[in-house]
Amino acid sequence: MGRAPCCDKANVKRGPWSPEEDATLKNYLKNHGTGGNWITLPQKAGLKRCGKSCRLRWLNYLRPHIKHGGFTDEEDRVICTLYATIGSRWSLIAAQLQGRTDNDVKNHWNTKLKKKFLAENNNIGTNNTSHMINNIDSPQFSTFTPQPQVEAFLFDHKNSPCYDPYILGLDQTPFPVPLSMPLELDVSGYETSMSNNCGIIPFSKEEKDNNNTQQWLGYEDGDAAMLLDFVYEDFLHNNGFVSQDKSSQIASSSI
DNA sequence: AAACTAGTCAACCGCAGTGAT
DNA sequence: AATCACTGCGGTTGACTAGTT
Repeated sequence: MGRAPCCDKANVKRGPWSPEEDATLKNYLKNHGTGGNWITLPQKAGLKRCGKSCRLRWLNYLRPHIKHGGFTDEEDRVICTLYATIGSRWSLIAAQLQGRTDNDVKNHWNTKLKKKFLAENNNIGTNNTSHMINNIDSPQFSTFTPQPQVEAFLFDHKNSPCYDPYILGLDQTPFPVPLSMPLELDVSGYETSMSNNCGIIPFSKEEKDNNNTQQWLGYEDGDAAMLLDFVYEDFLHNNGFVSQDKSSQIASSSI
């Protein structure tokens, strides 16, 4: 027996999204979140679209902080380096680029970078762009370890509305964290927790161990990591590191 | 101006993975 | 263990646009 289709293809609209559909989806997600189920979302939101289509539209275009086009040389370099290392793992590559989606990175690669990359790999070391794939140990790939001033910044801003999960494009329906759930996050050595759907409360492993984590609300690892990224970016911004490239930022922030 | 070609990118498709039952 | 429902991902398609002949 085959899998049931995710939607009735005869009764769903396909093709480009209209501004009205975008507004409907955006508005629904703003007020209700995904409810943890994309399949039933279009019906609830009053959209004649497949749930997968809604999800894709939101993730790739409607979500806040999404950048389109205008890839920088640094972003190109990161893409080429990672492609040389892990291949076409677009979601992983996109995760290294703030505001980029896997689809965007994939399109950029297929239309612009592929030829360049292949040409270079036939000619490594003989031209001036082979640096694109030889920088895997550069600081930007190092794990960022929070320092005391970052820690202070996080606590100072723990209730800031600028970290509202909706604005950051995170799912608005955090789930209760079961006691058994390991909350380890590699990104910074901190775990994150959301309070009242607004703001970020970082807490140390010791704190976590001393608390009943059932009372905390959690996010998927990827979302929490993204949240930390935003907080970290803001920390750098507030401390005057924004004009430098990311590797320099990290070096400069070794406080 | 029309026809053709190449490039771009939004959207779709289908499979793999995962969690629930 | 098997099945189902759903999500996430990478590959691919096709509509659209810009450039060329």
